[in-house]
Amino acid sequence: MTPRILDEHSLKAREQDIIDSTIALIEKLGVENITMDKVVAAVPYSKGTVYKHFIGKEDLFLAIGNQAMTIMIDLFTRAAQYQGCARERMMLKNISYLIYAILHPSLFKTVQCSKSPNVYGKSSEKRVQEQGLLEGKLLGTIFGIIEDAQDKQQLTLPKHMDIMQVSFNIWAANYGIIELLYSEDNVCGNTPMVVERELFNQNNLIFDGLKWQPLADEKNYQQVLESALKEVFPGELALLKAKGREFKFS
Amino acid sequence: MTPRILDEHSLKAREQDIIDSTIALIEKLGVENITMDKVVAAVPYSKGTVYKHFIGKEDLFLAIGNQAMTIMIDLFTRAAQYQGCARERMMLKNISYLIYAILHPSLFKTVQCSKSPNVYGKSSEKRVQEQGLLEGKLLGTIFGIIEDAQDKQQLTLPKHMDIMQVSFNIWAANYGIIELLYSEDNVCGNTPMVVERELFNQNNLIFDGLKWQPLADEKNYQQVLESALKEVFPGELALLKAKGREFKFS
DNA sequence: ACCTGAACACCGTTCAAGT
DNA sequence: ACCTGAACACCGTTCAAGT
Repeated sequence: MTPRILDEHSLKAREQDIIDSTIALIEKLGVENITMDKVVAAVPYSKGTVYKHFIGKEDLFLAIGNQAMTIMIDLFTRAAQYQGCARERMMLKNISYLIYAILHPSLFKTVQCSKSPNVYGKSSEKRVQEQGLLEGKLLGTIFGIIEDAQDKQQLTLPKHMDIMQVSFNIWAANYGIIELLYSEDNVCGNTPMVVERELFNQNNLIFDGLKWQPLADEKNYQQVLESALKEVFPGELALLKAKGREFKFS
Repeated sequence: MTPRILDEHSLKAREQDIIDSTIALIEKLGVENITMDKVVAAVPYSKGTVYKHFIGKEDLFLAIGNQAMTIMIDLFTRAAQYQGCARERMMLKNISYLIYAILHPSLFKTVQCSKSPNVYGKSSEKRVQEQGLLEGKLLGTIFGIIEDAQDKQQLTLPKHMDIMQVSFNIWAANYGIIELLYSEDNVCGNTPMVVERELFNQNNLIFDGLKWQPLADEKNYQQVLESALKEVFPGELALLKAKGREFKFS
């Protein structure tokens, strides 16, 4: 019996199979209840084989995180390509991050968990590198929009802030909103918080602070965004509706 | 032998003792390496006694999180009482959150970990309630500053945003910056990110977006804040210096 | 060369026995 | 009434044995 040497393709397919099965498992049980035993049981491979692909549980989780990033990159790219002014597209891109979070709650939660200390340390070099690459792609979509705004004279970067800093600040603000409002009970004090509305407010505040033209009171961004959403993310919007969610920004 | 009935005071003292010992342990080993066995070994009580105070590991972590919040409330309150314009004090308050994060890295990381799904579900009702109370106090300091700005006609809330929403948006933006820049390698693309500088930029962007007077180009906030820090947080600044950190906002 | 799953070490939690 | 720590169930990881 000559043992077959596995080609790269079938190895990759098996790895993806494990990743997909784990995501399905997370969907059913929640990230906090995933054990390697359960993963192995849900998959037609043995423990040893699973551990051949992932050096540990954290490594598997990081692989799922990378999967999530490719979904985000797709959404961001589509938002960035929309035919509208730069400020509009940046907003659309930021809303698409929320769409991702709502449409893929398991992925979102897994990424949240992967952010806890020392997952990177416990993951394989290969996977960490892959993550860096994806992060670069994500940043690229943001850069593109800002550069376009600069070209069209709609945005001048503040003194002492370069494009990287502006990108980072916009990203961090949106990240904060979604991170805080996503899991919690959506109520702060007495006012119920609606995440898409706060996202909309937050972005307008920052863009106005940057004097990014046209300003919030010069254009009906609410209306413009609702139609942009319909054009760029029709399928996603339908899925949201099926989940009983519709985006209203006021 | 009549068994002594423990009074509330010594019960509380023992609980605090366990909390403090666990924090010290986290400082030494990192949150990710804490086990209940190690906690019990570090403390003059048995496993059963520790479990009498905390219904589980998550409950103990949440107790540590609440401890962290009391530290934050102290810093926020001091910042809010500073003699300066409201925008200045809000900024000072937000910087004090960063001071907390840098001065108490173990607490900060423990809180980050406690944010992962289902810790609240696994914690005692008592501890969750306590957390809500502390959160209210925190919010109070923010509200106070904004109300003062309104009284002094320096800030008018945007249409369709109430004080709660404005507070939340400011908080979320600062949260995002610190969460993203704290643990990571402080480099995004090519530009090295300096957390206090980005915090300063972010706040100016949002406050300018709110048209919060005086605007960023009407006042040297950088200078004003550096002296405010020296006045309100002299001890903390010294500790930061001992850690090799000095705050520069440009 | 590749796969398997029993075995191991470790960790959170409980509870019968003790004072 | 209160405390103790042995015992239990479970989980991540390894590796000797098998094909």
